[in-house]
Amino acid sequence: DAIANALLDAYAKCGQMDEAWRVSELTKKDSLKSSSSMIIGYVQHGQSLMALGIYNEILAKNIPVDKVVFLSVIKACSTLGILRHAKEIHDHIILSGIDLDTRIGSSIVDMYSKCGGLGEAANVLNRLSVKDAFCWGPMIAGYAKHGQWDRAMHCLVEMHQKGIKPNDSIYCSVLTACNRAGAVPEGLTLFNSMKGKDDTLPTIQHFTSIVDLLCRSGLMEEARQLLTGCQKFSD
RNA sequence: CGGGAAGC
Repeated sequence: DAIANALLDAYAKCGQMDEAWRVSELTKKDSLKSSSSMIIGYVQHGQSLMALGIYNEILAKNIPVDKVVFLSVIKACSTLGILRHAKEIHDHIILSGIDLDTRIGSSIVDMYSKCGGLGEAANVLNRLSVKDAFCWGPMIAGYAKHGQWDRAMHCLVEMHQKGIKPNDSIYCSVLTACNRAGAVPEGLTLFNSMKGKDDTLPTIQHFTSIVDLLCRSGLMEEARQLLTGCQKFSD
């Protein structure tokens, strides 16, 4: 039975959904495990509507949904980007009474963020009792995408206040936010604060971003100096 | 070994 589920999961991840279906006929017992595998499979291969279909089947059978199924459905909604669906799933999660740990919580923030519901995302984030960098990440990325770099920066400040260390990806998001806004001083300050505050070493991606920002603003010389200070990256 | 984020 464990083998059947592993096989189904493998087929789903390879996008062989017809084969996955065939295996699922054999594993009715672990329907939640096989369902979440199917949902993830559809999502990863651009068929999120099919994924929602599986979720609806579970609902129709009145089977209690567990965390992992919710997580996979959340992912489906994130890729669809339809706010109405996102709210619906969020309601289901609240009604189900499962506790919002950082994994489910960060996924809900991500879902709202990707559906353009930045206000909803912020609400969810605020109400999480435990937040890690994975919860702030999608919020910051959402602000970045919508040109609200000041809010993205504010999130960083809040993270520091709460003692949560931002990671590479988060700095990357905020830097690209500055990039879009042409916010040179803010971008530079941020870039320099990476080492000092969090002893996070800037990766090649951060260098690319800050150099891009400087060049777009016509500050070729500053960009050149940054690069010569870091010959390690030949790109 | 059914589960979470960014840029390019």
